[in-house]
Amino acid sequence: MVPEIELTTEEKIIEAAEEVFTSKGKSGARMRDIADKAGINQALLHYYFRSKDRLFFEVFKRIVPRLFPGVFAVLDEDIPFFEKIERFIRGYIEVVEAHPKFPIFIIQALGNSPERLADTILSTFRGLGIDPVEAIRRDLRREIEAGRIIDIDPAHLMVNIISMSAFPFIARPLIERIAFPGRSELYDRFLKQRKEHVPKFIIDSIRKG
Amino acid sequence: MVPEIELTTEEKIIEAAEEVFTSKGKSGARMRDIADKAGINQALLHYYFRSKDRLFFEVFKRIVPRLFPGVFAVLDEDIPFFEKIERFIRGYIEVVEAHPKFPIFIIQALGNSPERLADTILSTFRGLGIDPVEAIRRDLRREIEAGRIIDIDPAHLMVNIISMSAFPFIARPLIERIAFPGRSELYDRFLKQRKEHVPKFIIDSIRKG
DNA sequence: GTCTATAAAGCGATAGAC
DNA sequence: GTCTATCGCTTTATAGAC
Repeated sequence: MVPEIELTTEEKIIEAAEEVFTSKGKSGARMRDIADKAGINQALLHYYFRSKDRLFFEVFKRIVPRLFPGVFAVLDEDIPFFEKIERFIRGYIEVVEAHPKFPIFIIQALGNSPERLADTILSTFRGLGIDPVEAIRRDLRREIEAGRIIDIDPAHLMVNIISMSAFPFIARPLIERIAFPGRSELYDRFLKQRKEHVPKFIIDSIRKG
Repeated sequence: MVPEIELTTEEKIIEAAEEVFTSKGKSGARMRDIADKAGINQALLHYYFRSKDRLFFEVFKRIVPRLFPGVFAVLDEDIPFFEKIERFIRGYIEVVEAHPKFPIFIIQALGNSPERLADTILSTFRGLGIDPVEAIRRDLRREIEAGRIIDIDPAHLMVNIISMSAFPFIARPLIERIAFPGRSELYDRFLKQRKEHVPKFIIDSIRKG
């Protein structure tokens, strides 16, 4: 299944580091675990990345572009508004589905740490010329003026969309045990349903008439 | 402002521990920091709570009842459905507003650790005879049959509500910097607005006609 | 580049005096 | 109950051989 491409040592390290950092968090991660998972010794970690801090930052920089900018591109496409909403949400849920540990990793990283990490994210958005709230604001104004949707603050709408898409993955360990105790497969199905449910729920709320 | 009640040493410790654990996480927290914050020495921590693990568990047990059961009680009250939705959401947002670090603390704690913590939460709900999804299911069936709201899965509705209420607090370090960079007071206002916005958004979506 | 060995610091936990 | 002092282990990081 996994392609038999020979990874360089550096790649092996950073992939192992991503696994350990995203599942244990920065302070919970152990350099020793990363070395073991990469199949090398601990000294080599420092040879390539100098310190835990730097290695963490490299992992962070690799994760940001996989979680964010791709999906937001659809917001700039020239397609009907409801279809845009639908495709954005579906795309966003699929990204989080593929990388369920990324959102909480990012949030946790930003929670503790200096402005450096936040700047990395901001540059990523800027570098691609994407401003999510602004992108949706233009569409919204047009749709509202055309009388097709009700008046709504773009920031709230955007946060509603992201919340309903990401939170069920973030809070899985909590929600699953309350709503489907011991039935992990039911929660998987529930998450898949949200690709249909969330767009419908959003559009039902903002559509006029 | 803070009442001048003399706290026992045990209380001072557990309050300090709550602060440190909720802001740094379990593995990021240092017993030394907790002792310093409590104004005592490190040995006394172990005298009262024996180990970091036990101290963490005590903090966890103290947090659960402040985050969960109170708000859910309104679901069992006998009031009009839309009013119930409104009061539940407002109550929930106010709880998270008062304790913005609790949700991510709980999620992170449940993510790593054994079933013991999850059981604590489940017992809390059971102990109060509260089943959130079931509570809302009854109302929902009645309202759907009466033709007042559209057909909707109670689990999805409940998750939508919790998501939109809690996520903006959890993801604050991320959203604030993207949407209101350097304008913390704007984000505070944004969060307050959600007490009005979220109930309206929900009801607009599920109301029939 | 990769290894073994080890230094240096940090950490949770305990001993023992008061 | 509270303190100082310290143990013993873990963890990050470096030295030096190959």
